[in-house]
Amino acid sequence: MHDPLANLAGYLLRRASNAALAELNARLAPLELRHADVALLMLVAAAPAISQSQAGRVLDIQRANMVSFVGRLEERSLLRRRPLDRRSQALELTGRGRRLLARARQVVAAHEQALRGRVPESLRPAVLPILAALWQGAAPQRRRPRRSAA
Amino acid sequence: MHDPLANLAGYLLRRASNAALAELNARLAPLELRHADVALLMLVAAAPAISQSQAGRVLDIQRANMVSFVGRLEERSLLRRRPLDRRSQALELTGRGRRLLARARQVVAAHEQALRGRVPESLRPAVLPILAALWQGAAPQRRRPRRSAA
DNA sequence: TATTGTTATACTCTATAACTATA
DNA sequence: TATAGTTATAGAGTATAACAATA
Repeated sequence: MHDPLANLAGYLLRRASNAALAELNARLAPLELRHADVALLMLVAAAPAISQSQAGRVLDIQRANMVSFVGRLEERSLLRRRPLDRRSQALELTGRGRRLLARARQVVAAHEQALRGRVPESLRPAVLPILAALWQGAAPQRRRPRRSAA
Repeated sequence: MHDPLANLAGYLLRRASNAALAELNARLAPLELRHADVALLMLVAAAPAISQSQAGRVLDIQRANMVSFVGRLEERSLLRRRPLDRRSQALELTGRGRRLLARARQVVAAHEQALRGRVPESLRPAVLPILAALWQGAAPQRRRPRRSAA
């Protein structure tokens, strides 16, 4: 059936995002990575010795949730925690992490290529500016309100 | 810090979508609705007597997950299940559901307005076509691959 | 006093398998 | 034989509170 919500930007944004995420995860599956893993590896590569909390702030991941997230990648020897002072942990890629990231970057590039290919050529220059504007224009969000049984 | 992933369409898509969703949920909180609730109510309003499974297919929600989802809205007397045959359930809005949906539509309209307002005017006509292209061009997705402990 | 990393915990969302009844 | 609705269950993602150690 025709989707009656297809004229809502918010709805399309969610559907497009979900589809793209699912596709990227499928592409990354052979590397046993998920999109969030690659985001963190790319961030650490771009900002060596960034602290765990800082990385969480950039990627919008709670401090508490960074622990097991980073821990899993550390167990796989993809990144390392190094004490920055006696409180903060600096994150850095291992050799193995760098090599896997190099492969992941190719997957991401192919995925980006596929995304761009879906957009009519005349509209392509508008893709990044529009998405950036939609994101950056957003009000900093309070946390998710609980569902209450009404 | 400057986000080194900000030139990736997939990343921007996810961040923009998350920000928009969080904002919409915050706007809907006074009505004790979440974005998915409104999507279902709007769908049922546009396609009266759509079956529970059909609605799930349109919204990309598993049959199994529709049960408690619809159940919760039914408990709140926002929609009703009516037997279509002895197997399928037709969904229809109650009067209360229609009234609440009318209010929700205003919230959604304000939210859509806010989204559009974030985009430079010259790019606005490209917003819906780009998002629709990114979504509709996506390959139908197999389900999410499991994370394996590597 | 504020921040970092951490543990514990809980809720939402989503996925799969299996079952019954029905088309 | 395929589909609708359902139950049960599990996993991923994400939220909060609280704590100790440190800046």
